[in-house]
Amino acid sequence: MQDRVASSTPPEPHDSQGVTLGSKVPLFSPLYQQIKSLLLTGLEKGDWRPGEMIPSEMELAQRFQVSQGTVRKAIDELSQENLLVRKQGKGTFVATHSEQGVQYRFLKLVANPEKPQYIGPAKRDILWCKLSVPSTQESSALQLKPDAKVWHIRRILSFASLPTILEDLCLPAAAFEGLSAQELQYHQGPTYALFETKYGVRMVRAQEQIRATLPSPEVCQLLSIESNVPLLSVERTSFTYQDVPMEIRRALYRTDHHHYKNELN
Amino acid sequence: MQDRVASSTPPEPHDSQGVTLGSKVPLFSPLYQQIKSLLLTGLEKGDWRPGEMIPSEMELAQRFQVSQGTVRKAIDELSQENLLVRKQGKGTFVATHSEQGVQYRFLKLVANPEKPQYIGPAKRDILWCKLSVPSTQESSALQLKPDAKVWHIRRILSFASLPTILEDLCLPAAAFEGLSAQELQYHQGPTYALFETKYGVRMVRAQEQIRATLPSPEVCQLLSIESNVPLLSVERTSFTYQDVPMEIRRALYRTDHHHYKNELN
DNA sequence: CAGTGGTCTAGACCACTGG
DNA sequence: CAGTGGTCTAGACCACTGC
Repeated sequence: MQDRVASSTPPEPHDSQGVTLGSKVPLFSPLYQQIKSLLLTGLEKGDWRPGEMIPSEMELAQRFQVSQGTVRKAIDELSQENLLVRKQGKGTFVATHSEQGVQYRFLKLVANPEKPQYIGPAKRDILWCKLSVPSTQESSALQLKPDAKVWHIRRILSFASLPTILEDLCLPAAAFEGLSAQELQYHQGPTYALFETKYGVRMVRAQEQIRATLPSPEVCQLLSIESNVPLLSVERTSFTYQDVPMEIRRALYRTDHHHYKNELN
Repeated sequence: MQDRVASSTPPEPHDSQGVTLGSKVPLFSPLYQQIKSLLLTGLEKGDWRPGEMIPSEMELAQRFQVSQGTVRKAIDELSQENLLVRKQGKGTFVATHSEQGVQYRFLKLVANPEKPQYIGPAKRDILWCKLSVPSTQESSALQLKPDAKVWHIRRILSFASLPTILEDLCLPAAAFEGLSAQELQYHQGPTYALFETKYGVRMVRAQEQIRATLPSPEVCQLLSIESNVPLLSVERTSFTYQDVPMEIRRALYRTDHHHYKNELN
């Protein structure tokens, strides 16, 4: 079998006879990986929008001239990475931050079992939303060009009318042209869903660094807490396709009525 | 195809003609799921010990009278759940907490980037290790019989000679007969590896609840910190096979030189 | 009913490991 | 070299969805 796939960044075809002389990097990639990156490219280009159905396995198999099983394996991996969602009998759909089973996919804060106050209907309060010059740390974390600007957004999330999260977002201005406090305040659903629909930015994965801190006087006032209430500091970097960082989010969580829940495997 | 698998808890065979009258529970399970639970049973019974190689896919296929692909899919899931580890050209092995790529599979605390002090060689100090009566909370979390006892263990972990973690373990005494502070102090490798080799208890997954707290006077002394140093409170429940809880671990982490690192997908 | 994803098979060949 | 897991195929049939 040849390289049946007209890949834009063509990996070595399946039947590579690449010399194996101490080269550590594999000179070939399996067919299903090639299919996977074609699908990824399509997702990135927006061939199929979040929530839409992608072509059936059979059709993709014909289009790429491979067997259904090979397409299947590619889709398997993509759906395991939460980029696609399979629905038996219906089709395979582009994952989205809206209308997804969990309301907030990246928010691991849940109410303590004692008081089962549902975390769902969070109240948002946008404190500011302004264009500014990134700090050097922000600039490097977001891999910005020297003169690029960023949005700085501060907001408070309240659960059961209790101010619980103070969040500072930092977004590359180039990708979020025309953002406003209005929009951030009044849009429906998760903020990541707004990013998808309005700005075409889909956050695919994220990583968080968690520490314990005490609030500054300013934070005390904003969250209506005493200065001796310890808070969870959660610094998140979110990534789009190709592992491009597109958001920094520094948050402080109250953990007297909630906790950060994590599953380990 | 019939139920080819002499399953101990036999699910409906593949070609179930079960009436589909509003029953929500699926009356059949795929063949590969049956294979998977057979393998799980074998792992639980100790047919293959941690680190050992299980039979090859071909042999299992013959043994269970299914195709290699079906065995493969079962093994795929088990290795994705970190119960098995595939090694191309060598075989498939029972996962273990020793000699696994990561030294501490469940410990998400890593050194801050500023000071790249490697977290590897942790010093352990066992403060106590005693048999006692569980609290009602512990008893219910570990699903203990009314009169069952537990081990209570307290220890301090130091990284780069800095006391960083104060940990209280709670283990069901029945499963860890003959445990001692000596053993906990002087064994090689992760404590979870000791549990595997000496007591045949393999922790398969865990969940953690994380909060921010301030140290009690006692904790201040134990960790040599001031009372205004906020700590991460990490409450972990670890599970063996069949989702049986086998450990409660309440820990306090210093987060001035380290942080809890989490990946979100 | 047609169309989708989900399971299963049998067989071929490839890549990696170790003796 | 033989033995292992990894990839790929072509075809069959099943289960679920919605018209």
